[in-house]
Amino acid sequence: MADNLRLDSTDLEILRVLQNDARITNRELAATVGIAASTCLDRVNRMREGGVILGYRLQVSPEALGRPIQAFLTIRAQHRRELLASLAEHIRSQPETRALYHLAGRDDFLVLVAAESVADLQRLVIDELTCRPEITQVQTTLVFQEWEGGPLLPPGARA
Amino acid sequence: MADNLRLDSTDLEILRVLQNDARITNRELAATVGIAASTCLDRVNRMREGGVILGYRLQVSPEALGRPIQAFLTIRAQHRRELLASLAEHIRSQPETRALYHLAGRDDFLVLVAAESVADLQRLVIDELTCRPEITQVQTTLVFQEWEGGPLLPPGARA
DNA sequence: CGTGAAAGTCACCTAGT
DNA sequence: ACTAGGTGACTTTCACG
Repeated sequence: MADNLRLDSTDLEILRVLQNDARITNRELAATVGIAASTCLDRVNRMREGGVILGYRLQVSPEALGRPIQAFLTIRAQHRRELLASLAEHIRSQPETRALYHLAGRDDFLVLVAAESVADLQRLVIDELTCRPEITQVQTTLVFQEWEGGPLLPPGARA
Repeated sequence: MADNLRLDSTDLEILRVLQNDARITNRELAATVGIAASTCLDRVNRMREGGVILGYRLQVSPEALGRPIQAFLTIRAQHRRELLASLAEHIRSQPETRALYHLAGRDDFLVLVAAESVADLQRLVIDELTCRPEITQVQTTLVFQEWEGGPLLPPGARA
């Protein structure tokens, strides 16, 4: 799945374009990077099978969906493996959860959540998290603003 | 752009399917949710124009791209607006940056970065961040594991 | 690795029920 | 909302440099 595929500059250009707009047609993509459509399709499929391209995701607006409050929750818990696994599963199953990270450091988990309201955030923290015995601390930090990074490319990528 | 569009259960089903695979054809999508293709296209376009659907993004593997080290950087800085804006721009322009968040709390920024190596991470922190005068503190936390949340849906969504 | 052609599919528009 | 027809663009395969 995660082969180390060799990527030339054309592959990188494809990745760059697709990360900006994944719904571009293969023809347009091929024209943009300067190769034939069939060749372009080959390259995309190879990167897909090679694990470089994981999938195509819809980007939705949390605000437009009625979840205007975003926050990071830092969670400290007991370090027994089976507790951590089931805790992670519980966090991921919450509808507010957008992403979950297991961290090295004082805090064990970092969760990005999108909540309907401050009250919903409070309920999430108190009723779903701090009530669990394996959790020793939860800290909530509101997100003022969120930016996505540019296209992710290999180190040393030029063109 | 961010109208409050009314979404019925069919719209939610569309969002759910598209968040799993945004490259599905409109015909397949329509068949999956049980409506006609033309209607389905209408609904998707309406959600796109209504700001619910922001775009279609390629999901790439940082490891497969040669960036196996992921970390969160928490940054404290001086709070003058123009300093924060230019600092945010500088952080976003780094090739390691995957996402940037402006926070309410002791820390001003949280950055998710994907680095080539620990040395690269060190260079990023020291040469690009702590050297800047407006930054007062940077804390680095390694990411052991990352999970994406399920599809993001409106509060109270059932089917 | 690249191309061009050909077949099948799809998006998209229009109009009618 | 669905159906149906029609056009042009698209994906995908294949034989071939």
